[in-house]
Amino acid sequence: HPRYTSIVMAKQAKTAIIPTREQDFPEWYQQVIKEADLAENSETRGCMVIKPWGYALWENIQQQLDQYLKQTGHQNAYFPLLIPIKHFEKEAECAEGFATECAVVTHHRLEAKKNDDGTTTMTPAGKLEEPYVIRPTSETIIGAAFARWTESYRDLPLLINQWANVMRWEMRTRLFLRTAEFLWQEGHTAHETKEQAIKETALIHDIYEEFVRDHLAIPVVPGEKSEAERFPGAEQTFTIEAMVQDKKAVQAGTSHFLGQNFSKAQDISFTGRDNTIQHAWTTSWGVSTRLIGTLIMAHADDDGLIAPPRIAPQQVVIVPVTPKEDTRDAVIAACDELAKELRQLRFHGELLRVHVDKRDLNGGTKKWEWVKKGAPVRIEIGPRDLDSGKVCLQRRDQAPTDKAFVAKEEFLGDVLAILQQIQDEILRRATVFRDANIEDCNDLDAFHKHWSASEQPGWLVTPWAGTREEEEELSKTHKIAIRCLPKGQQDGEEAPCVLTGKPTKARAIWGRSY
RNA sequence: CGGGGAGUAGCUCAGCUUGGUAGAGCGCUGCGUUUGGGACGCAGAUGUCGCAGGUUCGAAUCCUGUCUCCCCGACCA
Repeated sequence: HPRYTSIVMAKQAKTAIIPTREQDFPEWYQQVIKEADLAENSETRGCMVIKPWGYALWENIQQQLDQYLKQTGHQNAYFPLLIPIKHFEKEAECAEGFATECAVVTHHRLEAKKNDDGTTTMTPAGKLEEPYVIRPTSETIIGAAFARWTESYRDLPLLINQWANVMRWEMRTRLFLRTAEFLWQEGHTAHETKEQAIKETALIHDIYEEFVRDHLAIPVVPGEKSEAERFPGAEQTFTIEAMVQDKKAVQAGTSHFLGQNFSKAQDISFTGRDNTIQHAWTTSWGVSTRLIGTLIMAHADDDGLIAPPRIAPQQVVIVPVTPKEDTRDAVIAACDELAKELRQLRFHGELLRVHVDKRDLNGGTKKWEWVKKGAPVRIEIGPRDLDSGKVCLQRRDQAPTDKAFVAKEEFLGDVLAILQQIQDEILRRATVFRDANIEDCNDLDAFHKHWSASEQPGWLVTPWAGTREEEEELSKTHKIAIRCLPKGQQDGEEAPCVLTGKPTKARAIWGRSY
């Protein structure tokens, strides 16, 4: 990046990503995505092309989270992309929440017109009697199906998940973090009792927290959203909030208790045990490709992405070093042999993902590509190693210059432990960072002062008993929001609310967000 | 919708004020030297200068119209 080159030169610093996080965080984020070859902007406004290395991250997230959902009794299903507009008229609150960002399909045909200059103009034709909305979320159409499927309490619970794309016509987009079209899973469940639905919401909230922590190595703060930040139509929204390296918050997943609001609007009713007609209690919950954006912002450094081993597209990348033609075949054979042995090992139950990079490129070029892509373990094997029986081991949680020559057999014995060490280490770093940037605040002056700091401020935990209006006023003033009312901190010691002074046992976490 | 900016090679952009054969860097292809910290030399390929009109002997350059994109706001459950 020409703007930053001179700065870097002056400092004698050499980083793979220019600018660095410190110089320009948003630009750094975009460069990491580009250099790691994760995704690019497409010609379709606000939409991205997810490239193989980025899509593999999503596939691994998908596959691993899917296990959690299936093991807790959920089943996958698929519903249409296009939703009849009448569904949006039934459930006013949720529909209004999304109304301003809905893409609408109004025609079902194109008419070709030949122009004089030989070109063709396509015009929409065949206007639909009733337009379709491209799903911004599927509550309405899944609710309609639930209404058909639910007759007796014996039909409940319905525990449905779908992996799908949705579209929200956002004003401003950012790769992975907010795109007009994105991939996600959306769970929708219906239950006989309120207690069961609340339990489901909490179960998913816990699964999200555990999954993101143990698989993506991102420590989150779980909690409940305040009224102002709640999903429209929900009675309660639970969230996991991640802190990324510029100390902003990312809402990484949400689980909603919808009460009977949706079931009443859509008539999801059943005959109960007491032979009366009742409305079901419903939930919905989701995580999206935003997790990948969160992952980048949480873990990547000035040399590019650091992929947590559990979801890394390739966990071990082997780079043959072939300076001489006469040893080339032997070196490549040794690399293939090592890859073959590694691929028989299992990391968290999955066969190891191992790649041998045989491209005819400069060794340094290849090495730095894999650094930027964040492959957890890099192995170099050259002619010298053939004789010594060693391999050159490099880890993405260590400096790119760090290397260790270890016996091949030793490496084969240690590789699973090394991958787990890397997984643990990046979680540890992210946890230290998060905890260093959350502080308690009981004083209103200090609270105001905190948000006007020149450096991006971290999060504040305050006693809170304010109203929705009071929260929104504070939010507007400082461009902040209550990220959540953190779990396990809502029934603590009584303290005066930071704004109103009213005694409260509840705490709120405040921060700036993406 | 308000304010600002930009459309020229795959990418980033110069050239436009003052009209005269279409340019650079990176990337790409080939050959050679290289390869364990991001290589180098030589040779080569690549364009409807967003689109449509106009002025002119001649337009990337001047004029008019039009489309698109980007940035700052508003928006983002």
